[in-house]
Amino acid sequence: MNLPYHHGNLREALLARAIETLSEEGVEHLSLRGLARDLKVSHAAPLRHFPTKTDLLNAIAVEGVENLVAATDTALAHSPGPARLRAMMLAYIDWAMHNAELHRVLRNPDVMRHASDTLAEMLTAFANRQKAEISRAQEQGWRSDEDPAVLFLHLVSLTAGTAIVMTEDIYRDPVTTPETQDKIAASIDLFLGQGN
Amino acid sequence: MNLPYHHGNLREALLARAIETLSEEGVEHLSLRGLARDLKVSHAAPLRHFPTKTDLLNAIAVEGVENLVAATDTALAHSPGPARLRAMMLAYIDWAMHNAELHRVLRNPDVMRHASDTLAEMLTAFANRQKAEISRAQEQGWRSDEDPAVLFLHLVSLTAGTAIVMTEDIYRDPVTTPETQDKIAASIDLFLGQGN
DNA sequence: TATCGTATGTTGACGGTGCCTACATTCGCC
DNA sequence: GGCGAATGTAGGCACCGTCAACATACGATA
Repeated sequence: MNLPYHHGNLREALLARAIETLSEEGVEHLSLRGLARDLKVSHAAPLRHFPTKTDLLNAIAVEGVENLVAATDTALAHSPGPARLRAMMLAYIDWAMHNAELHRVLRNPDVMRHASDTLAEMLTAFANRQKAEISRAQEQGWRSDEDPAVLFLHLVSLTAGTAIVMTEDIYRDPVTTPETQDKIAASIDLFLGQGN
Repeated sequence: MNLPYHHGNLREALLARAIETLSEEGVEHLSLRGLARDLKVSHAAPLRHFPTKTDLLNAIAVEGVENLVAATDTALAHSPGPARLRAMMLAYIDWAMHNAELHRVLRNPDVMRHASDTLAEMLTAFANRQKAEISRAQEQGWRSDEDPAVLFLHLVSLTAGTAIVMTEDIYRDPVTTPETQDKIAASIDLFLGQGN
């Protein structure tokens, strides 16, 4: 049983294996040659699909955002009016905590420096969605006298910040208690539960 | 004019040049051999002072935290009672925006994975300081019925989150307006200006 | 069905990296 | 003044990303 000259769907296999490796060893130990080795393919084969390591990370980022958007979708689909903002924020945090390495790739400076148009568009679409939910909530009386731009900055900072605090070691509280999820929800409610 | 065999204070020179390079080109383009080249020293000389690249990043992180603590000190020194929390949070954000690459090094997973005791102690000391300020504010009536742990999580998430949102490209708002500083302060006040 | 351009994969090379070992020089202390 | 420890050098190893030259397979077109 010798391998065929052509892999068949090397691009997808690379992406899948890359995401796998990512969550096992982190982005620092991700290498094109290592992936090639894993997939029993020559060391330069990946370059046919991702001319540059940054291109691979970019494609991973696209999958990550798709994933995040999907999580947001289902969270919003099951949430009635007043709870939508909370559901959206908790969905982000939950996704980021379960996909910490993907979230890290999104924040990788090199990725955004050479971001594809697709990725950039997905990100602004996601931001617009958050803004839409904010204005919807404001129309229903929540913090209706507040500057929407300030609310947007606050919401993004708080969600991303909470996700990062929960996944990056520097912020890890030495006295971590078991009821972390409750604390997260309570923290979010400090923002959501008032000002209407 | 031939160079002396011994550099004299290579360790300090390495740290200084590393931090310089860091803010110019980012952590991805920082290399021990590159530093050695810059300082006209053999490629393996840096290893005498930092046996591993991670050790160098660790030392940089220590300098970064010292820097951050100093910024917090002066901010708190000039702030009367009620404004202390605000001053502390804005000092963090301001420092992080002016030292984005240092802030990134702090968040580097490898750095914390092999953090020196010194670094770990500095970080918990800093966290304890934030907690002390929170309880001081609570004693003076601010959100006095709230769980201190929740307030701490919220404060850290919001400050770190805002700093990251302002410095990482993924979060960069396509419709950025000039009055960013005002928005930051207003966002912080959404947390601080209520609940007492 | 034969052909030919293109997509995909292979091989080998180049310069870069972190890190190791063996050796050289200088410093500081007895 | 001498000697051990601290510091620097030289060379090499294995890995990395990337490039160029070459090989094979696929798919459309004649």
